[in-house]
Amino acid sequence: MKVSELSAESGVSVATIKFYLREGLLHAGLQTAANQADYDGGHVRRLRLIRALIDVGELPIAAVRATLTAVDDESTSLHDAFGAVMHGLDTVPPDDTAPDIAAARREVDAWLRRRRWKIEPDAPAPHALATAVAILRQFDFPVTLADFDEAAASAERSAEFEVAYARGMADRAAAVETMLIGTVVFERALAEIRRLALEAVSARTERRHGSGPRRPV
Amino acid sequence: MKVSELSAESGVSVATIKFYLREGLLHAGLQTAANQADYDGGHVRRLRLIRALIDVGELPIAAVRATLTAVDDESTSLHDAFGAVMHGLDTVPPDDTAPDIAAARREVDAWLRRRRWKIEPDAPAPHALATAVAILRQFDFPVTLADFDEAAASAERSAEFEVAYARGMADRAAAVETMLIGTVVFERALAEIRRLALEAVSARTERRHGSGPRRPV
DNA sequence: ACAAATGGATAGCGGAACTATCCACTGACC
DNA sequence: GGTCAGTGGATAGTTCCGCTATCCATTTGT
Repeated sequence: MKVSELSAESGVSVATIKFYLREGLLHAGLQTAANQADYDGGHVRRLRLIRALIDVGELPIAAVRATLTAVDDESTSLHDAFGAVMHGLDTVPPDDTAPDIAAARREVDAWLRRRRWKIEPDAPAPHALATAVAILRQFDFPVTLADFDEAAASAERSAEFEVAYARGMADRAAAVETMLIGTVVFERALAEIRRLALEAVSARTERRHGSGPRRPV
Repeated sequence: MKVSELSAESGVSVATIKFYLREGLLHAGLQTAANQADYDGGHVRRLRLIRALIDVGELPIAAVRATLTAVDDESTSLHDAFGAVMHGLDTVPPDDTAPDIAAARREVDAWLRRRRWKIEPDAPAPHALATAVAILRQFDFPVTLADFDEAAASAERSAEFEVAYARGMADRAAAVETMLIGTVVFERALAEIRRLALEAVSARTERRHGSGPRRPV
């Protein structure tokens, strides 16, 4: 398979494929001559993975590279490869540690201990969660970490399913890839479902409260 | 309050405040002289809202403007104002309607009808969900819309709570603002919890499967 | 024999979100 | 009342990102 065919197969332009090759996201094809190389199904699949991470996961190129490097390194554990996507998904803020975020962060850490969730200390997710809580409070939402207990239990159940599914794969590469896609794409799907639910409920109650342009409730 | 004070209060630089004023995200202060204006708590609050939409919701400036315009327009219903954020959250893809996405889209629409969720026909969420499903299938996940039933039911319950909470606010402006923050920030918080759950479960099973760098399962 | 395509290198582009500079002016302190 | 940092307003510049476009020497298929 040559570039033009790879491009047709994957829907990614030749120029962009070249760019990904340069950036080290896609491994070079098998060289058959000074200016000829041969690509295979692995390249198609890899391109699909790259596009999924970029389009659905909205990872920046650098994070995609870091993730794929971990994926390709056989000595990286499934768990660590997976950690790489996590870091890519959450853009780590520079240092904005406002006092109320710090307070929320301590609550988050206590909550994680209570749940017996062992999280890498410099993972971005706890900080992001603390930030979200702090912002909700700024806007007068009376929110506690306990309010997330149900969501956490449900997330844990589905995480167990997903991880078991990935670990059941034939080989490590497939397991890591499955984990990546599962993380990124399921997250997106669930977010969309939440949005749909909000829109549906909002529409329903709008009708109940009277149709047409509304005045204050 | 003058710019420098507003800047200190909100943590947004003067240059950026000027930029937001120019872009129409922030309404001008009360003019007291040719080159003097007075800002108040409303401006601080608005800046916080803008930053939340940009930082947490990752909305582009244009979407923030569209949203805030709907918020400020008294004749826009709560539901419609809320629809504006939805459109901003999902970056609408140009036209990439691959055949497998179209098929998934039909399933999504049927699923929505089954749930009796009335969704605006050109809302981006159903398309995004269909895309996610199509991608999962490309990677051999045997996924059905029915697999999302539980998540949907749970999303609906929390949406009902959120909408009721917002509709209970004293005035329309507060209700819309609450809805916005709730949508964007809760979504983020739930996503982070999902990531934490995955990391915790992954770490736990990693240990069970043996520590240190892993070979194929 | 020769047009089309390839790999490799380098330069350019367009959008987004700020940031910096300049200016004429003013309000607040000395 | 002088002065000077700060202000609003306008305009231009910067940085980053994710591609695109162009060039070129080689090679391939016909």
